[in-house]
Amino acid sequence: MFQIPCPDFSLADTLECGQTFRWRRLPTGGYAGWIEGRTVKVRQEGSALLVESLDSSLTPGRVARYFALDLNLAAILASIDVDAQAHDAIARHRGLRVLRQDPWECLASFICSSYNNIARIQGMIERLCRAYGVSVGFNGYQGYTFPTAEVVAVASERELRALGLGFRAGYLRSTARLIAEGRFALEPLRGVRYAEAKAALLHCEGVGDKVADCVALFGLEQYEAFPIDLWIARAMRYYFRRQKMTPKRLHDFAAKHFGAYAGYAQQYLYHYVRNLRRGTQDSRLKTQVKSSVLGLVS
DNA sequence: CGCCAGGTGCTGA
DNA sequence: TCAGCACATGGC
Repeated sequence: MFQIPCPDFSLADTLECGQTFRWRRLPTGGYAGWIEGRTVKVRQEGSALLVESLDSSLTPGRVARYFALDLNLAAILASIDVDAQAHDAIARHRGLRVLRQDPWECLASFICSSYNNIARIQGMIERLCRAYGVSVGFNGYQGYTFPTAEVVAVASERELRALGLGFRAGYLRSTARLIAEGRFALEPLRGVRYAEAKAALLHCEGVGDKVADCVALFGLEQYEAFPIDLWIARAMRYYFRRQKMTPKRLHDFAAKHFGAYAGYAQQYLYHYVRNLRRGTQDSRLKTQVKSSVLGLVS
């Protein structure tokens, strides 16, 4: 057990904003999950992060890196605090940080995310880990590591479908083989320009615009990436009340409007609009707030 | 019990 | 370039 300083940080917003699928909230208020393949429990006490792991190789430095605590969040948020909606999102979820996740786990997870809901994505990934990962026990918590691309690559599509992956089974298998056979490498994409990283990701089957941006942002430190899903498209109606906007035009706008950390803006907006429904008790007010933000009220 | 979900690939204009 | 469509599934 050790603790590290975490100024300007919200563990709950960071782990529950939909960027990661393998953390579970504990009755104690903390979370159990994984960092760089090590199982771990974390809990926030003010501006300190309490970390519990049996694996001594999980150093404070690795944990701080995973949670991106080295980045100057105040500066990032100042750069994207450029309109009223972004301002509200930041005010509501301040401390949310974009994690530095393992790019392969990120890629596989978001291939599974297409045309799907978060609850089921979590279940699918859990079954994938149970079937192909390595069992690890720790202090009353037991789980399975995320399987390597090499292991997933040798699974049959039928076996993957049996885990409930549906039509994504073929995509995942195809992409796993690409990596396992050395025809595609993720790690080098961390150091190249955003456009180049995205173009490379698009060669994977099951990876389109949205998934490529998620992997670039959550796994490759490409903070310009701006994943556009259904919820963000709704949020963007705030800027374009009635115009028809293609995803390409939304991307161009986001890049110009939010700048180098557009990905942070995306994540704050995504978390913000999704939580508007549970934000207030009064359902009438709730509907008003939601409609207003989504640009549905004339 | 219908509706919906962090979309993608394919086809045809 | 872009609209239209099929694709599997289970949580809510």
